[in-house]
Amino acid sequence: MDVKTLCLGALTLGNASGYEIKKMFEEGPFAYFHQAGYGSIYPALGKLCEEGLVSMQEHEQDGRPDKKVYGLTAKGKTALQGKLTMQPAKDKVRSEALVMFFLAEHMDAEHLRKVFDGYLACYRNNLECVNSLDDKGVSPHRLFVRGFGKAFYQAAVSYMEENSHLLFAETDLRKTGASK
Amino acid sequence: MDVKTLCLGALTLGNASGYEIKKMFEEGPFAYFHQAGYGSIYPALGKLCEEGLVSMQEHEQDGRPDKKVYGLTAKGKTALQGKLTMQPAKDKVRSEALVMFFLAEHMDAEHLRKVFDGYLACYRNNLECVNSLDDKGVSPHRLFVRGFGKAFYQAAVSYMEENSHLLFAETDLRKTGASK
DNA sequence: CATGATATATATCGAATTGATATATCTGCG
DNA sequence: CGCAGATATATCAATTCGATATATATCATG
Repeated sequence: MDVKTLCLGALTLGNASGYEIKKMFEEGPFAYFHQAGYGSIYPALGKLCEEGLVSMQEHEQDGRPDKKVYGLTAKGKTALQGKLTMQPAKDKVRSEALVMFFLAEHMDAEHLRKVFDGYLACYRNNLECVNSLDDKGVSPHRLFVRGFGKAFYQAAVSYMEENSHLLFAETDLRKTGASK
Repeated sequence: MDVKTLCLGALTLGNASGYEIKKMFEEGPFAYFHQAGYGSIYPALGKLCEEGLVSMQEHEQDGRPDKKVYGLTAKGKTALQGKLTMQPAKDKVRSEALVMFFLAEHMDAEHLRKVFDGYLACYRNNLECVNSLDDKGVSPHRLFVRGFGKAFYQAAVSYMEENSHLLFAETDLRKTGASK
């Protein structure tokens, strides 16, 4: 699924600028399960515009660059529906922290602890954010997706709280050994 | 974390060819939390070799291309330790299926069902795989990572089993309405 | 026994994406 | 007043992705 398709999907939520679309992937509804940066969003919007799948309207602003607000055209909506008939690719998780934990024996104990604390804090924060959202008026299939994210965050936090000893086992042994 | 670092990490598990490293990301221990393809692994190994961070030994094979087995050098191990002192980037999840569920209102009901069934089957399979692994002799921090994956897969399967009605609510209503 | 699918193994390449940076201004805070 | 952070678009080199090419072995199936 390329960024063009993702942009079409984002625009089903209402007209938006490239900046606003970026925010949907950064903190908004898409943040839990996909991401895209300026370097791919702006060119994608440009191409979609050329192809007539989205319309563009410039809003003058004082000082700041003109805000270019994009909207889905009928042709764009059809194109999106076409894209959604494909088979989705397998989920991809990319976690540098887990790579580090896997290679923990090659890490400094202090840094390992710091990375773990940051990782747990991050997931706790994610969980808090999604828990603070108001579900009223949100359509069921979007609640399904939101709930999936919630379930994942909750599982991650619980697991980390209950199993951190596995990560620090060797270090603790070493420390105990050294201190006696 | 670039593929070069990932390759160094993979080689801490023992000498391996590019093909074998790819498998570690496809089905092996790294599969739960990172991925890399041939197009990045082979050039990465080449560069690492040039830099003296890995050694390479060609093993002749009948018929098949010579197998190039790479191994971590002392310099490479130090380089890896250096890389592991960084701050890990935030986890990135990329799920085309969840994008599709989020946009379910633009999908054909039958296809939505098919995508859901495939998605659930995939996570059930992942869970079965990780559950069938033998934990004996595996170091605690690797068990921590494995357990994290297990917890995630379990949470995903349970959530989907218990909440699929959210995804099909509208469709069912439509169907009921149409059939009466 | 032939046929086709899958596994072993390296390698390349165009297209897409990443991540950082540049530019310019406004807003809010102490 | 200054400074950090938000608003907003845009670009670019470096990296990565995904598909493909090559060549052979192995295994199941009719």
